[in-house]
Amino acid sequence: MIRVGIVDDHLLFRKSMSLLIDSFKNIKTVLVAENGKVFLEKIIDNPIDVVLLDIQMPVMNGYQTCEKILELYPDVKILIVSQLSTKESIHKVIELGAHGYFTKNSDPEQLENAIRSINDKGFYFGVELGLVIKEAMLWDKTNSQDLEKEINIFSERELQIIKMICKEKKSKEIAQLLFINVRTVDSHRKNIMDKSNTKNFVGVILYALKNNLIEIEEI
Amino acid sequence: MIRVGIVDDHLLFRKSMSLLIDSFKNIKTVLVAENGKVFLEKIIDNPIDVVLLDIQMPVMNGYQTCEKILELYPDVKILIVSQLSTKESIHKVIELGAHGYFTKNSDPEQLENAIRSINDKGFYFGVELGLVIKEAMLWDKTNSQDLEKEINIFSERELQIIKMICKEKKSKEIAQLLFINVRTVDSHRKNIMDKSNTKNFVGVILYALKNNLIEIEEI
DNA sequence: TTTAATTTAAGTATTTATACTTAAGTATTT
DNA sequence: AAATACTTAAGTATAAATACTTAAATTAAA
Repeated sequence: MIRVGIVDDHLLFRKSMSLLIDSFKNIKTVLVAENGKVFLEKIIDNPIDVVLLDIQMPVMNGYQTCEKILELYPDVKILIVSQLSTKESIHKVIELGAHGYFTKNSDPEQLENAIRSINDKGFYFGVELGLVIKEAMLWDKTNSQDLEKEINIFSERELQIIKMICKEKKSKEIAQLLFINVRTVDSHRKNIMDKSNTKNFVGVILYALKNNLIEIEEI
Repeated sequence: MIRVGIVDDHLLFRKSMSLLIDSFKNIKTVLVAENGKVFLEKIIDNPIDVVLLDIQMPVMNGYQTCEKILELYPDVKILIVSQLSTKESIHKVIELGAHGYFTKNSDPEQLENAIRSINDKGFYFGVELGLVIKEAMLWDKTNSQDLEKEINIFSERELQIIKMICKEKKSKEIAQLLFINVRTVDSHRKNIMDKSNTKNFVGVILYALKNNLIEIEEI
């Protein structure tokens, strides 16, 4: 019997997913949680074999949760279930050490394979991700050490400023609200664009959204 | 027996949802489709009572599909199932004439009620939407005529320019690419901001994303 | 305890975007 | 035929953002 956990912020998704999983032979949902924090509390009393982990979640997102799980429960296999299939997203997930990646667009028939494969062989990556995966693997071997820094690409201050810009605040207004000099805000803007390799803040916002560094719901 | 259709671009969601629905007494999933276009083809041979309709979909989105269904199959009840619960989104849905709104964060237990309510009484709106709904109703009565214009708020040209700005093109570059004057691009920018009531293009992008006028995947 | 990153700040210059206004030609709809 | 929206364009002006550079104080990590 493979014991499965589901971590996703959409109640409807959790519920319906658990039904789908329970329809597989010898696989059972024994733990559901709405975010990483709740999951880490529940897993203490509910040992599991495989966890299906969403990336976009409030409170504690998939990336953070993934790190914690690997640290605290190295035997638990992690299958990321996300709507994203961008290069960046997959890169990060592999670097973090997740055991599999399953997009929400994938064939549900494959979900059973994915869970079994990850439980037996220790990994699962859908064929549709082929090229991206290879790249990521290659990329991983050469510089897998400094990934923690890569993951939270923006500092707290920078995220704070990004969110204020999302609210259509101008540099001057941000400076006043944070009691800092406008030039300081300028520096932050510049650093943010350098880090994300974008030319303007429309680019920054899209970059941050694509990579789940900010969530549209919270803006 | 209530016959249900599911229209959602996520295969995983369709599959797991149909299991959830089939677990309800006298309710059965008899039609699934990945977008509005496919749905409209399939419904010809598969009469249904209630359709669960996602908003964010490629090819033909929920808004467009909703209009078509009401026009061609006025007996079919439409339950919008979306992750969004913004005022704008709900407004539109009600103006369009949908019979219910169910957020993906809602309690799945309520889904059964929602389907029964919409089938029996002709409408369902979760209590958690209370205030927004009232507003929308009020708003609806006074100006329910000119909603087609409200829905596709941006013209084709404007959308084209928005997407180019998303690709970090500057006004001058856009002008060159479209063989028009920079000042014309300026006019478009201004009109776009006026229409969306935003102060800058970061605001525009977020507005467009929140209201599904553009999709992050296509950028 | 060095190293490294963050946050802070400033100078100078240029480019870009926005504010406000007007208007004409085209196409579509009523 | 008249009204409406779309696309086009331009004037003048200001505000804001970006480019490029340097650097000090603070904090966190190795």
